[in-house]
Amino acid sequence: MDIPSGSPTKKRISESTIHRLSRYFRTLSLLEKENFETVSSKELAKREKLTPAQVRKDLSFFGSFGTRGLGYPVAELKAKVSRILGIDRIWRVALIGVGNIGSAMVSYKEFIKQGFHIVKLFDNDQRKIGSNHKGIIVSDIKNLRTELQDDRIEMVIVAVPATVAQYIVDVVVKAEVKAILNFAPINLKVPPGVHVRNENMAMELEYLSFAMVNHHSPKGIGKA
Amino acid sequence: MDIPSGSPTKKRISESTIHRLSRYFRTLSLLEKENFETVSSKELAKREKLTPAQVRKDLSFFGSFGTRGLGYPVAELKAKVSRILGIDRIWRVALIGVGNIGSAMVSYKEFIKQGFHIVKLFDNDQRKIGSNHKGIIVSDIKNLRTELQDDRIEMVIVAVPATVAQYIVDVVVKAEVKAILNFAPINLKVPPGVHVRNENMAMELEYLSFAMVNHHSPKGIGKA
DNA sequence: TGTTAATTGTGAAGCATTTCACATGAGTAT
DNA sequence: ATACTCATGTGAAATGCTTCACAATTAACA
Ligand SMILES: NC(=O)c1ccc[n+]([C@@H]2O[C@H](COP(=O)([O-])OP(=O)(O)OC[C@H]3O[C@@H](n4cnc5c(N)ncnc54)[C@H](O)[C@@H]3O)[C@@H](O)[C@H]2O)c1
Ligand SMILES: NC(=O)c1ccc[n+]([C@@H]2O[C@H](COP(=O)([O-])OP(=O)(O)OC[C@H]3O[C@@H](n4cnc5c(N)ncnc54)[C@H](O)[C@@H]3O)[C@@H](O)[C@H]2O)c1
Repeated sequence: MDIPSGSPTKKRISESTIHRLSRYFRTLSLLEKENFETVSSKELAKREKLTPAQVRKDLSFFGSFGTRGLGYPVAELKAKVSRILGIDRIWRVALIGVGNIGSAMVSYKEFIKQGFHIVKLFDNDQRKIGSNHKGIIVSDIKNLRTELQDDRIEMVIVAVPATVAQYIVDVVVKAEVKAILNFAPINLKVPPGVHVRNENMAMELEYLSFAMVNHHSPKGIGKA
Repeated sequence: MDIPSGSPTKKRISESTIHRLSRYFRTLSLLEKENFETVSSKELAKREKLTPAQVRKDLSFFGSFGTRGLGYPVAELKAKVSRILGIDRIWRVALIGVGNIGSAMVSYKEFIKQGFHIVKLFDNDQRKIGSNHKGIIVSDIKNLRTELQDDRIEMVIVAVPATVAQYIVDVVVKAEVKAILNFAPINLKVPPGVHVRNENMAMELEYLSFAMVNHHSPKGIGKA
């Protein structure tokens, strides 16, 4: 009935499962707004273009959240998923490189709703240092290490040119930050225990390009 | 020796393989700059943190590009990979929604180097329509369908608010565009044959969050 | 309170992807 | 020419992920 909380399920959870949990979370938020009390794996699957079995299996890695014959309680499941993802808390995030991408990220209000609080900005451009972006003063990159530590930053977003990204990340690692979202198109080297996710838009365009030249069309589309 | 071009290899190529091809391409460009003539699967694997077998298997789906005992000719392989990905040509791209993210994308010079030419911008904001972004005049969204067709646009980048993204995409689909890079955090509905890739930064932050709370650390990292 | 309808949770089966391991072939040196 | 080395290309094994199928369980209702 209860999951022994002392020894959390030590199965290896796949990257795909985690990504799907993110999607369930988004859909559950929507369902909540639409005043659904419960939702079945079937409905959830339909909205996410998955199979009901996939939904149930994903959730089952973390516990039994549903009621047979009824489905899952929306609000409760949403809370559980947010707990699993670790977004039931506030994360202190710093953004490094207040350029095109960096500015876009700071302006984005959805992150804060999900608990990602960008509380520091860094740049090396004298014209940017000291300026105010959405209420945050841009710090000098020179003080990166000390300020990351003093402000207990837990995650950083790296939006600097590729040429300096590794150098910046080395400092970030020294400041004991363990999570990095990287926009620079390079393979960052970090010690074990430091998590890196890459956001690579060129790669997605290339995927589209591949799909097009292979006209991967699931069923004939071409006109006669 | 030659691949029968009449019946292209009809194996299903996995998404991961395509993404790795993108990475090989980037690394091969680098190797070319470093004046490497040839590269072994071992070296390529080392740079990408993969196994040599993985590299060879990926490439083998498309042909035999290497020389036993020697490795792969860098320049030639790069050309082959770019051919496979379909980036040995120019893609005409339109960007819809010249806001924070949209502006960042237009300013990014690397896309053009890879053959992705952003040649049209659309917005519905009167202050933006008619303005000049990197040499491109922002068009009125009202003319989306006709201008996409008249300008023979092949891909679009959707960077509008989530609330209007589906509506915009419906028009894009009517204009016979078959590839969409979407930044709005929603599940777009498109007919078969239209390719959609989602760029979802919140999802990557959530992945980092999950990794942190599960301190997935491969080997003990914590201090004593 | 018993019967029916619905939907979960989960082993096992079915696929897909990755890794292994080695025969094969190309280049090199003698 | 012949032997030797090196690294590819690829079936086969191993691993991982998704789907199936059904027993178990609950809600609803007669
Ligand atoms: N703009 C895009 O659409 C896009 C797309 C894909 C990838 N990227 C990648 O994202 C990164 C940022 O791109 P961008 O377009 O925002 O570039 P940008 O030049 O607009 O911004 C980079 C910022 O980093 C700052 N910077 C440079 N060196 C620094 C240093 N040593 N320390 C601290 N700050 C420093 C610059 O002052 C600038 O503000 C790049 O690596 C780029 O390749 C950008
Ligand atoms: N900024 C970020 O860091 C970020 C991060 C993740 C996701 N996103 C997503 O990317 C999208 C764009 O975000 P943004 O921050 O650039 O928003 P933004 O508000 O800065 O830009 C949106 C642009 O779309 C235009 N627009 C609105 N309605 C339109 C319509 N009907 N037709 C044409 N244009 C229209 C607006 O005028 C504006 O220029 C959103 O869906 C957002 O959720 C943004």
